[in-house]
Amino acid sequence: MTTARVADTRRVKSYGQYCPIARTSELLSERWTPILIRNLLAGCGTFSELLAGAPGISRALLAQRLALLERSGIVTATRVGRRVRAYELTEKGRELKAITDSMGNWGARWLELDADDLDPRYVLWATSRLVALDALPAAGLIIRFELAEHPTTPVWMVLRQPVPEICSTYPGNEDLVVETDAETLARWHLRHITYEDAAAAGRMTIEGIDRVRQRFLDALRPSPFAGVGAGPTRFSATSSPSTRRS
Amino acid sequence: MTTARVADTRRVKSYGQYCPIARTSELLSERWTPILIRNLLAGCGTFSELLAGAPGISRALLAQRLALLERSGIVTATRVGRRVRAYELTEKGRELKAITDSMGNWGARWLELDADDLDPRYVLWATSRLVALDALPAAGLIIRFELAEHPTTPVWMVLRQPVPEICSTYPGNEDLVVETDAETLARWHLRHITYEDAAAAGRMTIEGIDRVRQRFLDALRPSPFAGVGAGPTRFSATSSPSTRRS
DNA sequence: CGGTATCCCCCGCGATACTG
DNA sequence: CAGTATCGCGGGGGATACCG
Repeated sequence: MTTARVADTRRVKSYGQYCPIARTSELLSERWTPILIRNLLAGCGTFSELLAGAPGISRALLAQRLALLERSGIVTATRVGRRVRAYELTEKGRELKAITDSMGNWGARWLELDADDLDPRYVLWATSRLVALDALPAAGLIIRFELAEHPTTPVWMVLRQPVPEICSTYPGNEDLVVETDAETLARWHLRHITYEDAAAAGRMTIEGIDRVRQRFLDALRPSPFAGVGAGPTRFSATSSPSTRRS
Repeated sequence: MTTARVADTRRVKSYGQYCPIARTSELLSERWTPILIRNLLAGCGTFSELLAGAPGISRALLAQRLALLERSGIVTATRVGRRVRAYELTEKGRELKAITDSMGNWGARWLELDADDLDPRYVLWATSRLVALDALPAAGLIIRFELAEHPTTPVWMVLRQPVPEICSTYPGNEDLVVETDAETLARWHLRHITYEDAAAAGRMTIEGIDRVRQRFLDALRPSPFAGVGAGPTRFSATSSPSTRRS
């Protein structure tokens, strides 16, 4: 009774195999779960952060997955005062890092980068997450991104403690303007290319005060799996975003 | 044209994320794929072997998965003469072992053994796969298994080169008769319990010539993930199979 | 902000039958 | 044996609206 728990005690269809690989894969095979684990390991702690780091997931499904992870003892949800929650991995959850690490290394070594994998929303989010905020000016940094994928709709990245954010409305004075495309950003993170090569190829420009730009470039760390595979230095697309002028 | 490839160029719904963890998880999230990878790593080489090692998968789906793995460069299918195929992992496929290993270790360390995970078909198959065939008498061994789950239908295990097999029809002279249940076998493989403890608890009996039984016990290796977690030595079920007499 | 509640579509996959 | 072909359903999950 008492607002009967309708659904949600559902478990993914079991393989019926006691093998630890089989049982673990049941957990990690659920859609979005590996993404959420990765983001929790990367320090995401609130519902909103997890939502932003998994573009395309619905609120309903995110809540459902978090409930499952909590029931599984992988995550703890702490109610701070009233309503505000923070999610944190348990030891059981943190030890999943060995799995995501091996998956990342294998993927970086063996998988090609497909056009389907370049959702600009995620690329921008990942970019913001790769910035060492404490290596920036104390006031933070506001950067306008203009991606070739969306020529008409710029996006702003607000790099400020405690958590960077992406927004589509002008948030205030811009320190830098970056013009590029999703593939270039991704390959930059993965260290398939350097900023200099991308700039020389006309695939990325960063406008702003030289010192500020340098500060940003210095603060942007590579992806944890950068340099694992010998990624191609050639681009797959043919058009250059630099042919477009804003 | 030419018997148009109807379906099958389907790719699992992408996350749209260039992150290597995300891309790898797309591959390994497909149902049965981790199971097949595990069995290929364990030396399964033919369609039939893979079918037997994944009880519940349909022929159609197995063929589809193998085609996908072949297209992905994880497996090579060699046509020997006409029609007979053998599957083998490529280097790309073999390197997936780091992932399945970490999954197995985590699962053994952190997951409870659920009743849903004790499909007798898989437990028996796994048992046969854990036997070092070259540690047996040259003629091999035939063992009848009587599991508490199926009191009326015995199953025979034919332990013989090149590949052990499970069959439900009398295959010839039995060397041993094992009476137990699926959970006991699973926990035995995982080294949650010893044979002696299981026997003392009345959960497992092996009838036959002493020397032959000892030969079998010596040839049965533990699961690769045995002893990782401190699994419980207590059983979950309450009834003992030894109360039943054949 | 941090979730629920509902609806409904789609397709993954299990079942079954057929083939060379 | 080693697959193909076809059908039908179940439910996972995306979309949308609502709530405290």
